[in-house]
Amino acid sequence: MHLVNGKIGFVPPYHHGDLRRALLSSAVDMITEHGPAGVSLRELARRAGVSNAGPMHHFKDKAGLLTALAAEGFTLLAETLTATRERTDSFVELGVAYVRFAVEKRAHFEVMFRPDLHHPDDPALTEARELAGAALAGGVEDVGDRHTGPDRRIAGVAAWSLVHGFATLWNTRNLDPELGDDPEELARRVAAVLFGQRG
Amino acid sequence: MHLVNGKIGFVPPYHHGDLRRALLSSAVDMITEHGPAGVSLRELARRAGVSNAGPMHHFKDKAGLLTALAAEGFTLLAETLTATRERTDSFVELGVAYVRFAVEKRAHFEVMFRPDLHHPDDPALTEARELAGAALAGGVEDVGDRHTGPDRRIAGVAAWSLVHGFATLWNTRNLDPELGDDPEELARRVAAVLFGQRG
DNA sequence: CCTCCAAACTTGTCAGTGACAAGATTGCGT
DNA sequence: ACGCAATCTTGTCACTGACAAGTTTGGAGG
Repeated sequence: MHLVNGKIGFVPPYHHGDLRRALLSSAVDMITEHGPAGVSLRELARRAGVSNAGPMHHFKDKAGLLTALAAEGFTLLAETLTATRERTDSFVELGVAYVRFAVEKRAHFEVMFRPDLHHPDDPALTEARELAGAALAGGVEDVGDRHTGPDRRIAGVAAWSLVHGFATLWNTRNLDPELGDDPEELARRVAAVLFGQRG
Repeated sequence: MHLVNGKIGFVPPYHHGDLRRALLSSAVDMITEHGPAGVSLRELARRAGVSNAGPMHHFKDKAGLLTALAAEGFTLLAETLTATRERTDSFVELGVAYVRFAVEKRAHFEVMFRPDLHHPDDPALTEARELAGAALAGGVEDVGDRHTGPDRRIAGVAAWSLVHGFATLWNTRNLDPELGDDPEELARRVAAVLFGQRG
């Protein structure tokens, strides 16, 4: 039996060490388990071994938490996309990379495109989003050269819509199970429909 | 001053008349205002002028409510799509109809593709979903005739992904505002990228 | 016309939640 | 050694979804 601060028993240190990271990481777990709505600040605090309102100092809101997660997600996506572009200049592969990200980092992905869950004008989020947008748009330009002027932008929207729609439908299990269980391989074939033999 | 049932004052009728419809309709309003998470059974009851647990008799759950709404949505979508196919055999127009539905019936659309909000094996929902799926797949076949065998299915997935992704990105305001404010016209141009001059 | 039953609603209650205010504790710079 | 700012705690509020048990109603069958 210990005497600590005049009280009996174990008294945890007042400071957690790296609460912020711990919270973000636990939030990812909770989202993959129960979706973004299933994130509870209290449960989060519980998992981190911290009191109810502990998290609120790092993210003043629940929306603050999810905003931070979305920003992290856009940063990761940007890294993935630029890495892919350095490896190959095939748009299909860029699309596959987008889908792979959506599937592997599903928790992040689910939060990234839901502005209703964000603090919309958070600077970190905006910056990260623009970074990712640039990485994607740049890759599409490489392949859009059969289109001119405004058509190039439209082609970009089409490409984005295609991979985003596919990723969404896959993640929400809305695609026919007969199509197989390998999202990457399927994504490759689907993306090829848009860009054909051009790559 | 009235004497009703031995009590003084106004006593509302015990039976609402058409609570179920009123609830579904109010739910649509609440979703368009605050998203699916912003639906509260109590607020719903309040708007219908009914007690807290009133709704629970019609939809035993919150999930039950949203399931019914999703089923209604799939039915509406199926009607829209088949009506479009009778009007024209252009796939682009079918895609535009899909997008128009997603934008006009946004509340329904947001709920339809989120199985985490449903009672997954509800028969009414399953049936309605299959109906809509058939209407969409049938339309894609009309245009997929340059592909053979399994490729036709892949083309269908690509088409669905494209319009679904576009609708999602549009609704979540993730598309560049410079692209204009007319989703239908934009959707037409985007869909044309996939199916070119073929229609 | 009566009776009774199932459907439609109410009342009361419970645990869990997000948000906030005010206080306690810590470490760091000076 | 001091004090300040960042970090975490405690206590509280209004709100929510879910359920159990009771009340009312319309209508079907006698």
